[in-house]
Parts: sequence; C-alpha cells; structure tokens
Amino acid sequence: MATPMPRQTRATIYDVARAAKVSPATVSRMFAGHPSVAPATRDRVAAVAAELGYRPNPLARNLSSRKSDMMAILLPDIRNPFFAELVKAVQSAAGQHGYSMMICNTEEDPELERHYLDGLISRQVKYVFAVGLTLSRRAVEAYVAAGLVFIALDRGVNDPGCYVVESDNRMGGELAVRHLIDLGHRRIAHIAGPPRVALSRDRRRGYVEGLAAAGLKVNGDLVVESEFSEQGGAEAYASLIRRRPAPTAIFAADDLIAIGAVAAARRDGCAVPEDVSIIGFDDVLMARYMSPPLTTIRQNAMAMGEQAVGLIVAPETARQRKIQLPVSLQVRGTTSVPPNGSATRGREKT
Amino acid sequence: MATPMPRQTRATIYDVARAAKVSPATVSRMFAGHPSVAPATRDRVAAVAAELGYRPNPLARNLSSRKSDMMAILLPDIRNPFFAELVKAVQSAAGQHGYSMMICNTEEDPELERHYLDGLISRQVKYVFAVGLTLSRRAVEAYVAAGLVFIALDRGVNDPGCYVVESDNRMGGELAVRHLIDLGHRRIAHIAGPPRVALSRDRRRGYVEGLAAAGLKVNGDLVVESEFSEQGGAEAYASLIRRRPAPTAIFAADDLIAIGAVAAARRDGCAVPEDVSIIGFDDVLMARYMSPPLTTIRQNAMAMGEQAVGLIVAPETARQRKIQLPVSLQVRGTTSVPPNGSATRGREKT
DNA sequence: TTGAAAGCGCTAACAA
DNA sequence: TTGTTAGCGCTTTCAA
Repeated sequence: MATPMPRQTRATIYDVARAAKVSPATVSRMFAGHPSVAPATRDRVAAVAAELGYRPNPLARNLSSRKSDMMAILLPDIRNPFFAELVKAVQSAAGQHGYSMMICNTEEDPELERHYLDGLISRQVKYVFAVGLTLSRRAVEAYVAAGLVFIALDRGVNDPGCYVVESDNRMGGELAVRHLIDLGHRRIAHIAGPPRVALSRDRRRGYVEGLAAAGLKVNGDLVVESEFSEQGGAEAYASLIRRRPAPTAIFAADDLIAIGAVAAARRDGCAVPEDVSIIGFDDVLMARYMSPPLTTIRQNAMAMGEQAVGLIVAPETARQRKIQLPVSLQVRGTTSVPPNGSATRGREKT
Repeated sequence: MATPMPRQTRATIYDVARAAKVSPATVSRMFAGHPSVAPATRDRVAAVAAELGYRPNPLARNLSSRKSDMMAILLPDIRNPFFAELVKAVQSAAGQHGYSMMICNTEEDPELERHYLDGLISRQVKYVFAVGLTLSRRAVEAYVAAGLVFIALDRGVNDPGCYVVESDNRMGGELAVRHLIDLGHRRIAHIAGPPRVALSRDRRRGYVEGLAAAGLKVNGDLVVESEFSEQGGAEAYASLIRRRPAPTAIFAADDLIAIGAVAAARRDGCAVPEDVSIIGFDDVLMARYMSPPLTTIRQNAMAMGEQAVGLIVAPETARQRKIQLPVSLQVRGTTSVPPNGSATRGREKT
C-alpha cells in the first residue's frame, strides 16, 4: 500500500494552539466553524494558522468524528457519455461544498457493488450517488440501516428510503412520440431499454400514452428491447425493420441506442431521416455532431448533479425525497416527415 | 460535513485480539500480511476476525501509517470520451490491487489542480494519475518533493521526475498520413491539437515526417490548430477548406476534432469520404458507430490504464520511467481515394 | 467562551 | 514470534 508519505510533518493543531496561546480544542472549534469561539480568538487563531501554513488533516478529522468529507458515485460504466456528464456535474457541485469524490464502476455486478459499499462504510462515507444499483432491495435496505444515504441519479434505486433525482422520463417519451406524430408518422416503433431499469419502463409508458393520446393504438410488434448501447441499438433496428409494413419512425430509449440504430440504417442503405426518422433520449454531447445531428429528448445532466448535491447539503428538514427534472425536445436532423407523404395533419410546432 | 455514521461500533482490532487471545499488534500484523506471524496464530486470528465480522478501518490505518490505499486521477474533463475510457481502465486495475480511486476534474485550471493536489497530500494520497496538468514545472516539482508520485497518462507532465504512460503519438501521426498517401492523397491537411499539449506536437511531428518520407513537402498553410473538441474541429475544417487548392484529406489530432470536421463538411454539402477524407486519433467507442464510421488511429486505453497501475504496484526497482504503447490504424469509412482520380500510385494495403 | 483529557482504530518502534 | 506502548491529528464530552 505505497511507501509512506515523507515524514516532513506539517503543522498540526497543537502547533497552532501553542503559537496562538489557546488550547487545541479551540483551534479545532475554529476550523469546524463552531459558533462558540470569540471573534477575537477566531481571528488570532486564523492568522496564526495561516502563517504556519496549517491545513486540517481530513483523515484524523474523519476518524475522530466518524464523519467524512468524501462522497462516492457508483455507476455501471463511466464510458456511457451521459454518465460521464453526470459524474462531472456531481463532482463539480460536490467540490463546491468541500466534498471529495470517489468513483466506482460497478459493471452492474452486485458483488462489486457490495465490495465498494462495504469499503465506503469503513471509510465513514455516508452519501453515495448511485446510478442504477443491481443490488436487491433487501441488500440496499441493509446498507441504509448501516448508515449509508443513497441518492439515486437518473435511474431509480430499489428502495423507498433513498433520495432520487431523475428526469420526467414518461413525459420525455410522450414528447418524442408526439413530435413524430406531428411530423405525420403513424407506424412508430420503440426500442425500449432493459426493463430491469425503471426509466426504461417510464419512457416506454410515455411512448404508449403518447400514441394513445393521438388515438393511435400500440402495436406490440413495434416494440423491442435493447441494452443501452450502440450495439444493442443496431441489433434492435435490424429486427424492427423487418416488420411489414415497416415503421417509418423509431423512438430509441437513449442516444446510444439511437446512434446504433442510425448506423445500422445507414449500413442498410436506408437514409435517415428520409426513409426512417429516429429520435433518441439524453442529448449527449456528441448528438449535435453526428451527421445528421440527432433529434433527441434533452436531459439536463448538470442540473441533475447540482440538485443531487443540493439535497445533501440542504438541512435535513428541507429535503425532498424525490426531484423530477423537466426534459425538452431537441429537434435536429434525424427526424422528418415520413417517406410516402403520409403527413396528413402537419400541425407544426411554432 | 454530514451527520456522523451510526455509532454502532464495528469490531476493532482490540475485539479480535481479545477473542483470539493475542495482542492487538498481532492482529494488525496479520492484516498487514506481515511475514512474522506464526501460521497457527495467523489462522486463529483470521478465524476470529471473520466470526466477528471485523473489517480494518482504512482511515485509522492511513492516519497511523501515513500511507494511503487511495489513489487519484486528475483530468481536464471526464466528458471527453477517451478520458472516460482511461478512468475506467485505471479504476478497474487499481481496484484489482485494493486501491480506491478519487476523481478530480481540473478544467485545465491550475488553481483547481493545486486545490486538489493539496487535498490529496492531506489525505496521504501518494499516487496521482494525471492526464495533462497545466501546473508549471516548478509547481509540479514542489509536489513531487512533497511526496506525490505522478503518473502522466496519455499527455505528458511537465516534469522529468514523473512516470509517463503514453502512446507512440509520433508513429500514430505517421501511420495516419501514410494511409492517406497510400490512398493517393497529396494535399493532406492537419488539424493539430493545442501546442501546449505534448502529444499535439508529437502527432504533428508524425504528420510532418510522414509527408517527408513520401517526398511530399509540408505546406504550412495546411496545418491549423484546434482545441480537442468537436466545436474546434468544425471551425478548423471551415478555415482549412477555404485554401486553394483545397486539401483532399485531413488528419485530425483526435477523434473529437475529426467528428467536428466531419459534421462541418456535411453541413457544407461536402461528402465524406467522397469529397474529402478525414482520419482521427484515439478510436473512441463512438467512432465505429458514426456514419460513415470513422477511420482513426487506435490507442489502447485499457492497456494504458493497466500499465500505469502496473508501474505503481511493481517493486520500485522494476519500474521504468516511461512506457510507450503501440498504436494501430483502423481503416473505416471516412477515408477513400481522392475525388479527382489523382490516385496515381494506388499501392493498396493487402 | 475556553480548556483538559479521553478517545477514534490502527501502526510501529522497542523489548522481550 | 509476540507484546507493550506511544503516538497519528483531530473531536468531543465535561468542567470550569
């Protein structure tokens, strides 16, 4: 476990105490922002500390107080661009409040999740941002009982005792479908995310309700499931496009799936959006740089991160259990009117 | 800083010691894997510890030993997909060896870098993986003197006392250019990365040497600089394409730039690769899912992460200062023969 | 408002 | 091979 850091002992609270002619306890209180420190002493101690270049030792602090200034984020795989945005958002917001951040790639492996979570408890880490846990509800409850506080990000967590910050996924699904319907599409397919993930179900519900609202009926044939990956999207597209009559538009459960679907369509010699319209969900950074740029439902990752951290730094009383963020339609280049001029209603957005 | 974790004190080394009828020191030694523990006692202690559900407290350990089982990765922005791959690679490899990982987004802001680095020292963290520091060489040296060990990943760090794990960027540049030349291109432009980043200079050198090797001379007019972003790539493309005669191929310093350039070309009504060939560098996950898929120079992020961690866990004597990884050409859809049949040599790859 | 003193859970000489 | 004994640097009662 590494060779020790150099002995070169930094100034401690004792050094400061001696130099400021107060007790170590007072120095400690000062740095803890404790109210019961006389302004005069406060200033003196601060000055001395600055002069000595004193910096509190978080390890000692955490050990002694059984609190931690570290938080953690658990997620399946940081390579998912939307998760990366989330990490960035959470990490920045947390840093603003003096927290450091650990990162844990769980691979959706419950054993790994356990491993990380146990380690966090040993470190006195209390707050963990979780992007989709695969742990059983019982297991999560046990961790909550052990003192962990979960903030589910984007994907809900399997326990009512957790905070959750997510987008209005159902609404997003509905927005997507409505956009396609407005363009004149009638045979609208959906590549749903894995049903084990709550947001897959929500977006799918939005799809169903969006169709229903327009008086269209849902054709089970036009819904397939996929992992959240380009690969999955490509495969799903292949199976969807064999339907007869083929769908003229596809609502993909996330941008990765959409990107995979677009790629597969192109490979098939099928033009997007001329032959088939495709809309995604997330609005990852890359979306606007594809060709054509991806029409998608935008989730605000920055806001999610900020809200999530806000939940933690807010006084306990002011906390809500759940925050739902609005989503918005980003019309770009992968959606247009259906190929055979079946655009009858054409009520365009203004 | 969070309310305390529940009091519910876990078993400590003392509990184990008492139950196993040994001294705490022996338990400590056992868990430290110290050789001087009799096999018999070792087993007994292990058994008792397991029974009591004892788990060592890393905080106490770190505080007392002035070592840490935490490492950190500093990078400009995790949203860069190549960096995300790197983080994943490093984090997994580190986890394999019992290390946890902190993540710090530096925004290329020296103040922020300082802030994080200071925090790491307070935490006794020793090893920091750095993807491009903007700190001055003097500053880095000071941190090294303070005990930090830097492992520069991908982008070198401004100090000879650091380990570095990087790709053979010069060779990558040469490979890219040679590929374009083999296709018959003669007017080959380069969108270089920011010159403050060492790898930008290396890739550019590869470009220059690749041209020279083919007896082509470098036209300063055909090289522009850009940040590593789609936006930058798009802008660079716009300025490049105004040259007369216009380049028939572009070697972009990374995939993000390439993606931006492709998007800009398309927007311009310029077909890729028919009108202009574009090749990137990195081979990010998304590259193969663009349409057309991106021809690029592949860097192996996984290998980089593993090698970097390997450096740390290897005995000090076995460490090299610098590891250079090979790159490879991935021919995909964004490169082809030049538009006006100027492919004279046509020596195709077999 | 301040201080004294006893830990937090572990490591590391030093002795035995 | 094992135990004793000080710490590591800070927090937190409890008293003053």
